[in-house]
Amino acid sequence: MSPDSGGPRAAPTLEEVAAAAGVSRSTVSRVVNGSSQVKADVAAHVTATIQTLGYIPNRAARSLVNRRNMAIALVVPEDTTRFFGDPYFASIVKGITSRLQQSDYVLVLQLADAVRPSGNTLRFLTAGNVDGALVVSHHSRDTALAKLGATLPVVFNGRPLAQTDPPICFVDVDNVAAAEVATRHLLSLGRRRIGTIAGPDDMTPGVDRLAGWRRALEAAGHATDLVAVADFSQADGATAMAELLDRAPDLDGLFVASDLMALGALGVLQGRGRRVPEDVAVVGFDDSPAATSGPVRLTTVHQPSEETGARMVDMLLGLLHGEHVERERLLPTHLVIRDSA
Amino acid sequence: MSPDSGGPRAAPTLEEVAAAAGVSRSTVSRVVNGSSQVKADVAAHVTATIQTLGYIPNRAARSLVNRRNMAIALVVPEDTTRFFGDPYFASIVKGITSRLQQSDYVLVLQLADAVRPSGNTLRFLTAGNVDGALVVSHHSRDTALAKLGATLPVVFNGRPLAQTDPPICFVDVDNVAAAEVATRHLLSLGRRRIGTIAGPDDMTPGVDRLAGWRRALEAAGHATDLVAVADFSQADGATAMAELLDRAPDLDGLFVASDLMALGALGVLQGRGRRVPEDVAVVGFDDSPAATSGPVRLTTVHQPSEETGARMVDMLLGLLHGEHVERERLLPTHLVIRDSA
DNA sequence: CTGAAAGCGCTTACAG
DNA sequence: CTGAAAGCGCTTACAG
Repeated sequence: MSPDSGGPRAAPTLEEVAAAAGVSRSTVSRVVNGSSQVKADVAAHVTATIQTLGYIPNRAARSLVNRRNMAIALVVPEDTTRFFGDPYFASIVKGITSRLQQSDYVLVLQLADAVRPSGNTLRFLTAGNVDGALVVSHHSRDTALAKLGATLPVVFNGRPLAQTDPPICFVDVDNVAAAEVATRHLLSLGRRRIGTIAGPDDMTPGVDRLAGWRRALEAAGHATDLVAVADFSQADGATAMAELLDRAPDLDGLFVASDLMALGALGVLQGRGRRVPEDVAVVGFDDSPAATSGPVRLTTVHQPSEETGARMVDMLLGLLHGEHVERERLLPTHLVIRDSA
Repeated sequence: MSPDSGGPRAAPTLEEVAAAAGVSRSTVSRVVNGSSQVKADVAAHVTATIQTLGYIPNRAARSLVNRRNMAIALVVPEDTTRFFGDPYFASIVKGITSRLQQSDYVLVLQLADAVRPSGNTLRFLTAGNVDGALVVSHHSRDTALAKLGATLPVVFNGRPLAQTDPPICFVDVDNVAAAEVATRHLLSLGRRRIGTIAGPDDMTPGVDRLAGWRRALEAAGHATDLVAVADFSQADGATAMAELLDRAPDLDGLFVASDLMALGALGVLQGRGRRVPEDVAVVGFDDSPAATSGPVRLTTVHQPSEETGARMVDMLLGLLHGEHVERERLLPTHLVIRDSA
């Protein structure tokens, strides 16, 4: 023991491990980083010393020399309450965090609490505080985030509307096709007056699912006038439902762009004495917990939300490690038949 | 221009700013850190140079010498879906992030996705990756987090059940008193058969709000047998409501420990043909968006959720800066009368 | 396979 | 008020 060992026990450094193990800093560093060029018995001894001393590498020192922060940002350009309110996002975040836990990267939360990120957020992202960013719930009304890819490796949840250079990386599902399948299911049930509650027109899930609904109806020679747009929230879904019912009391089928909005719609249908699925057949989207938490278990398009989050991380990590990665990744969906259609 | 200025424009360093401004690194550093010992005109010139060069201090280098990570963890020992599902948490997080945005600290998300944090999470927290931690939605079944305070500055959202040394820091409301007020309101309405849907018994909001309800009823000489425990989720609130109604068809008043659970209860009451407030008067807790998103606008106990998050940050920052801080901070609540009672 | 040395970008006593 | 110098804890060519 050194004579001055009286102060509070500070975290041991590489230096101290080296001294204790009787080797150089370089060797300890190599062992810590799993270099293969250390003799087996030396490596074992160093590892043991690391164990007994409880050595943990200093993040900052590592970052400084490696020029990597080992941190990635989760950027949420969305109203915080709405973001939290949709179980779809819970799944995405869960997928992200659990995949990230297996890496040495840390997730830094950047809630913009608005569609357009603040200068603060933008500055943070471009100031080199993080090595990359994950963007969830992006609106095309914002252009700053779409351009971020030029500065920083970025992966989006869902295809962005903007075309940029370099092209934006994203993980998504084929929303058009999935919505088409959902709508065709309604048609196959014999429904003839089919409406939709679409998502906002500045988000691709809104735009694309609407397009899929339209395509299915047009192919079947049906009218495509029964569209109500909502903001993906339950409350707005209810409002849209009321509007649709006012416009078309004979509505007998409905495709809703998210389970949460469908939940709102279900409440209104119930309130107006429409039976689901007898009077109005309803198909949702997401297959989130919201699908089974309402009065009627929703038939819905399942999308692998948690996996979407995980694949976003994979893509970003690939980008960070300079690997060749596909810039677009589409995950499969399928229709889940339950009670509402 | 130096002759080798051809590569990709790297972020300028302190050194480069110093060279450009014709001063030493020390001086630039002092200006960056707002030292008062720099002559005004020199400071102005350096500031200008910093501007034109777009200099941003390197986080890692700073952390290394200052021995501070400038990062704090948000630890959520809770099922992710449930955490996201309750708008109360959305407010807390919003309060935390917006307060933090005014500081130089970064928020690192640690979703445990379970009541007990994984070894991974615990290791992360104690490995010196963050300077402090904020714990939200803590369950007393977990003891690891409660002991964390010995290693790291930690602030809890809500009084923890465990007694520890050093004592745990937390921001909370007086749940007992608030629940008592809510229940007395029900009594003042003439209700005589008053039940409660309590939160889980391993969380203080669960325990304390139940205690407040009981205290009010006992003071009035009423029975306190109508208790159903739920887990703060809407679905479980519905289940609890059904149970209560089965046990006491004559129930005419209800205090629910959260708005979200009250929403679930409202659905069941409606389903069983009970009018609210005519047949059953209901008082919730939180005054979150959930209070006004259901079929009946809830009378509820307002608690300043967003401010709670902000005060948690204040307390932690105080701890980090070695200031003297009160280890317990209680925020005021008040009853909001709407339509349900 | 191993070590001495330089360097990552900052801050801060210490002199002056 | 300002600068030269040491040092924070690592990694990595470079020799050997």
